[in-house]
Amino acid sequence: MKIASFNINGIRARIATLLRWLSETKPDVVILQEIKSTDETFPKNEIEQLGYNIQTHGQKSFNGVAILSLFSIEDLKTGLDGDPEDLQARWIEAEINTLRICGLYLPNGNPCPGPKFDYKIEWMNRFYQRAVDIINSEQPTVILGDFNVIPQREDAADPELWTNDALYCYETRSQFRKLINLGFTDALRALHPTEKVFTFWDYQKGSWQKNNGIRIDHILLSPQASDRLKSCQIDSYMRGEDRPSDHAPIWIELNTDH
DNA sequence: ATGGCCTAAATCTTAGGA
Repeated sequence: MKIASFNINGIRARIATLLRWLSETKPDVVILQEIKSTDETFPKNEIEQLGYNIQTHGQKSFNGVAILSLFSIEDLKTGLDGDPEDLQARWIEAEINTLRICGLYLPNGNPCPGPKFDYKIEWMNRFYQRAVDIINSEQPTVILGDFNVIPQREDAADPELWTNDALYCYETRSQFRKLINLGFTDALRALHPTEKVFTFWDYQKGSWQKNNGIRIDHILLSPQASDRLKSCQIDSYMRGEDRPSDHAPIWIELNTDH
């Protein structure tokens, strides 16, 4: 079973790219982030023609997440508990082929410090509460998406550039480490412990050409899902296509449960 | 030279991204 995450940076600007990638790589499940679309304006038809079921959690202009799945999508939930005032569309989860699959678009948090950074940390606290429940459930669970977290020095081409940034500062990395310490496995690092690999390259300053990237899109596995991990790859070539997203897709393959 | 972009929405610029 192949499960992917792709920050698409505007679904309507990227639909042709997405359809080509889906046809070529045939993931079973995809979590999209930054669809920048409401549920009404999401281009469902073209994607459905490739056999995908679709659930979206969108808003106008910004943010927004979606699930595409060749399997049926059951028990859909959107949004994190803990703050009824928070209307930003950043969390979607469902039951798919006996797995729980959680997709997220974690707040950027810049500038740091400031109210946006406070929102990021509060969001991560609410995410942590959900993660505790997931661990306690003992259900095989995959949590994937754009975390806006550079976990370690080796996850940036030039870590010095990020020292005081909301993606890399101590408090952000501590919050991410807390999730790992609950028992989640970082799929990429489990299989590629020291490779310099990235999922994001800024549109500016020739970052792609210089390979000045960062690894901020992650796939976390609960213990029961981690036991089934077969492969994890980043489709970096997608960043070199015409009119690319600034993120590349990351995906895993899980062995079928027996 | 120490810059260089992109999307969506509402205009002919701005907010937001990372």
